[in-house]
Amino acid sequence: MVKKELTDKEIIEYISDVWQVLDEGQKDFLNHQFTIQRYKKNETIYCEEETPEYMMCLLSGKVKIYKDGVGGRSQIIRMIKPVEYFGYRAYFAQENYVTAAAAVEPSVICMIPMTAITRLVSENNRLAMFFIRQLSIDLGVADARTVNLTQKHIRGRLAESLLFLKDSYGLEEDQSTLSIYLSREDLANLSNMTTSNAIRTLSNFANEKLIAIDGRKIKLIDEEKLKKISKIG
Amino acid sequence: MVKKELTDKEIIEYISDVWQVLDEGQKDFLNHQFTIQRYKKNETIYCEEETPEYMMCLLSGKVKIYKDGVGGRSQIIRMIKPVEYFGYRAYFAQENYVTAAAAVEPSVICMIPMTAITRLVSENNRLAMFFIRQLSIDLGVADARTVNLTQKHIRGRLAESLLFLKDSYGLEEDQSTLSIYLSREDLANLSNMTTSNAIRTLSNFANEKLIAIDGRKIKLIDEEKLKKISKIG
DNA sequence: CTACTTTTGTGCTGCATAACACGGTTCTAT
DNA sequence: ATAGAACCGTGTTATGCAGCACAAAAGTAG
Repeated sequence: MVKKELTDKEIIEYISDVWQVLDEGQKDFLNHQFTIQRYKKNETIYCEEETPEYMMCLLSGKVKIYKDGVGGRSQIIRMIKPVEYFGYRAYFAQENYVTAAAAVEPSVICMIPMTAITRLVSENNRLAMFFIRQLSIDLGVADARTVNLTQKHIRGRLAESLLFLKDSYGLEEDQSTLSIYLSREDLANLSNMTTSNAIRTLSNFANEKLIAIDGRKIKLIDEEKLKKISKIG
Repeated sequence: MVKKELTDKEIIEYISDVWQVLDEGQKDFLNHQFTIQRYKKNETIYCEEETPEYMMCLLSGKVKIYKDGVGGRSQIIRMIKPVEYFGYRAYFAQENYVTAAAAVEPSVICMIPMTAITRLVSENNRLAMFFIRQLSIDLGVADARTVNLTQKHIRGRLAESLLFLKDSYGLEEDQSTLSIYLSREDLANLSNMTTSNAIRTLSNFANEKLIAIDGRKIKLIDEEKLKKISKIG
């Protein structure tokens, strides 16, 4: 996915773009702090129980945040797209990670030490507000997700996941194919179901002409109906 | 529960106690902003879709934050105990409430306009850090909860709820009775199950001498075993 | 090219849990 | 005091979904 190498200059621009809230001195400080990491497809970025040290900014690629539950079953908590920040929650909460992160596509990630972040937060209120806002949004999403995953039926959960993926990663040029190719297993882990049921329900949706599937490519055909299925559960 | 009326002075002390991070001018400012509301048992505090205006601080009583899902089923997202703050997430995220709140016991709540809060946050970094930390903790709890509620079996979920209630509200003088008396329905909504299954599982636990039940009074007898049940799912 | 692993797909079985029904009990209100 | 509502408890039935097992296909490595 990432064909060209990112130069330091480009990375700084990427980050600076989001960090508009910083003054020149703070930007300069930050530019001497970060490092760049590349991750292969399916490579783990951090694990549960690890002590958090860095805030991460996904520059390119796609990342899943997940949690291993009982009996080896894994639940995808959220998906990260460029340019989003992640990995900072646990540090702020003064805990170890309760989730794990892995690249679902080759990814380039900018790592910024949390010590640098907390220093900046303590001297820049707009940056503090950025985190307050981001955490508030994420918490709202998590609350909604809890109810969706527990109360909706299997069709509703899968429909919701498909719509979520569309909202997160968008569509390809044809305006209907999801711009992310997940394995059936990941799709299942995202939707709280077994792989077999993800496969089955997916082909049911295809038979009903709600979607079209070609390997991992998923085309959304009748989005309205998907929304309805997602809503009624 | 609240026998004596709280004087303004006492309330200020309550709040000031938590708001140690404020300087004198800020405390003074805050002391002219808040109002006090009393809620009867089962009274609604705010509803889903409402626009948030106040941050609330529970001074006494107990509050549940919940969300109505499909088919009238309700899911309790979290419980609030004195002295905890709630109701601010949606305002920070610039959304309407996605949850509702109700008193499960007669409660006294201090209401502080969010406009006052944001002003204080913008001029006091320690207060900003308070919110960052609090939101980070809540998000971690929400993530863990999602997996627990979706993957654990009914016994594991109920055991977990009982332990959660103990951690949140503590025990009575006998060191074993939960200091909160919930209806079977609330217990079910907390644990993501139907009321009948909450009743059934509860009496199973009683037969197995893990707990003792007397109406809404629940005595924890074998906490270790409850922990084990909660852990293995 | 060939062997091996991972992913996808399908059918069958069983179980956990929801749904419903109904009777008893305890609160609440007037 | 009495009626009505809310809550509690239990049995029965129904069903959605997990849990295999197994086969085909696709991707990967040597």
